[in-house]
Amino acid sequence: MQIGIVAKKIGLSVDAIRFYERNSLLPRAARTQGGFRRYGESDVETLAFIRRVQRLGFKLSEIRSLLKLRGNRVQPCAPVRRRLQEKLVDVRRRLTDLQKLERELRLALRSCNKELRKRSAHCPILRGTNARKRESAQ
Amino acid sequence: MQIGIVAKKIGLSVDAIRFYERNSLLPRAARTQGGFRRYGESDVETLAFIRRVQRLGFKLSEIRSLLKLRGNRVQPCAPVRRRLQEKLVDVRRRLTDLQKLERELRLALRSCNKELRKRSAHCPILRGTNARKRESAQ
DNA sequence: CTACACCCTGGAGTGTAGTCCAGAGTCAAG
DNA sequence: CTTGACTCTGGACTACACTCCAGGGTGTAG
Repeated sequence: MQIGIVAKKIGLSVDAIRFYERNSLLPRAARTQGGFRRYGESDVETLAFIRRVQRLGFKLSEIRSLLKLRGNRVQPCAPVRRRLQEKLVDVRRRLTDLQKLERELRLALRSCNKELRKRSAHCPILRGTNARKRESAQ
Repeated sequence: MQIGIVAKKIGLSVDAIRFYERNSLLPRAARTQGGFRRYGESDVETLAFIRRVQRLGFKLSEIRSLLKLRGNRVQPCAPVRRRLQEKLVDVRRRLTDLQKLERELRLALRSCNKELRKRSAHCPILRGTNARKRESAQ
């Protein structure tokens, strides 16, 4: 298979596949006499693996390390499990951060709405050092 | 006040403040004869505003546009409210995305744990096109 | 043989929000 | 006047995962 076929099959761009080769996520593909890359099924599987773990939130640098595990004869779960757990911790931290942000936005919006009902020309977000501080100061 | 004092007061780096000036978030500060920036209270307030809305998840480019509103004589809430609402929608979308990711990670971890209990040398994440497909195929 | 689609390499560019640096100048205290 | 802390400018650099490009070569159908 040549690169365009593989790209279509997997849903990546040709450039992305070449990028993965340059960055050691894929082994250097065999070439035709003219220098065209030739791919086999195992390359397609590797690319599918990359996509799969990328959807789990792993960065390419992390995927590189997962690919090393994948290359071993024995493939124990334990190291993968550790990485998954670290990633889960990370994702949960980001979730709580986002939840805090969501709350802050809701509060800000509420103070804006309050001001709108008053038909005021002062936006509590634009003025004041802090929306809540400002409310209690009035 | 010179830049270092303001930086300490607000909790930004000197470089960040200069960066804001270069990128039109702050008006160009007045200079001493020797070329040192001089700041007043209104600059401190502007910087505090920047920090505040940045904590609400606004990018600098968005903050630039908020700063324009802030510069007007009348400061109606409506346009701010619109931006807050858009931001809230965006944050909620990111929240559901992250929640999906969290779920995927939990599932992956579960399939890993299953394999660990079997003391298997095959990690379902490393092999197979999809963890669940693989489970049902066995 | 020609046309056309495809491929090659190496390098630059994208967005974000700054940080870090060299080399030079300034300010205030003592 | 010296010292030491501070500041100035302009530009390069960071992470991330690619994308886009020029300028050229290859593969194959007709």
